[in-house]
Amino acid sequence: MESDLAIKRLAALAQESRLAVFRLLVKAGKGGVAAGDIARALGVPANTLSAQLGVLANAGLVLSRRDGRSILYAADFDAMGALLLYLMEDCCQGRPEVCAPLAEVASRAACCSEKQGVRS
Amino acid sequence: MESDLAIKRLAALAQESRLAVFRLLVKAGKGGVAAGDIARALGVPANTLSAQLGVLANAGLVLSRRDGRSILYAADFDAMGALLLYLMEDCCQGRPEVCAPLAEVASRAACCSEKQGVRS
DNA sequence: TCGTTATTTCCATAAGTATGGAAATATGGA
DNA sequence: TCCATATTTCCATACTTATGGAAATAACGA
Repeated sequence: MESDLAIKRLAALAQESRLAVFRLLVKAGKGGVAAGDIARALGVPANTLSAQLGVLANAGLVLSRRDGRSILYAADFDAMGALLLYLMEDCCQGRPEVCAPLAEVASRAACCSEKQGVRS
Repeated sequence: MESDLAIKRLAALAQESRLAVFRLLVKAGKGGVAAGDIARALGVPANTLSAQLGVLANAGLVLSRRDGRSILYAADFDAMGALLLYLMEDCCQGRPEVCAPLAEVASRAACCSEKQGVRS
C-alpha cells in the first residue's frame, strides 16, 4: 500500500463520528446499513453524515450500493486489513515489540476463518 | 484503550511528515534520534519538526529524553502495539476478514520475540 | 562569564476540515 | 404525473491544524 493511501485512511478514521460510523458498519457486517439508519443511530444530521461517509468512501474504507431509495454502506474489510498490514509491516517493519502482542488475536481470527469461513 | 486516545494516535500518524518521522524512529530503534538529526534527515525546519514531534509525543507515540544538548526521540513500540490491538479488537471486533491476513506477520514477530526472551 | 549549538515557544498567516441549512437529485408508489 | 422519502450537493461559517520567522530557553565548553 502507498503511504498516501494509508494516510488518507488514518485520517478518515481519526475523527470521533467517522470512527463510530466505521465501528457500526463493522458490527453490521457485509449486508451494510442505510445512510439514514446510520444517521439516526448516531444522532447526526443526514447531510453531515453524508459528508463523513464521503470521506470514508474516498479513503476506500467503506463500500456503498443503492437499494431502492436507500444507499447501503458497508465496511470494506479488505481495505482495513490492508491498512493494518501496512502499519505492521511497512511502518513498523514487523518489529516484535509492536507485532508480537497481536499474534493471538490474529491467529484466533485465522483459525475461525478457516473453520467456519465468513460470518456476518 | 479509550477511543479518544486511539483517535489522537490515528490523527498523529495521519500526516505525511509525522508518519515519516515515526517510520524513521522505528528504524532507529530504542536508542532514538536527536531532533536535529530528524529535521536534517527529513529536510524540515527545526521549529516545524518540533511541533510535529510535539503532536506525536502528546499522542504517546514517541518518547523523549535529553542527552547533552540534544533531545533524543524514540518510537514507543508499546503504544503503537496498543493502537493496533485496539483497531483489531475493539474497532474491528477481531473479524477474520480483517485480522486473519495479519496472522503470519504477527506470528513471525512472536516467534522472534520468544527467541530474544521478550513476551507479551 | 561568554559564545555556540540544540531545541522549544511564541506568534501570525495560510490551509484544511467540520457542520448544518437550504436546495437539488434520485427512487418508488399512488 | 405528483408526492413522499432518502440521500447528496451547494454554500457559508466556525473551527482546527500546519508552517516557519523570530525570540526564548537549555546545555556545554572555554
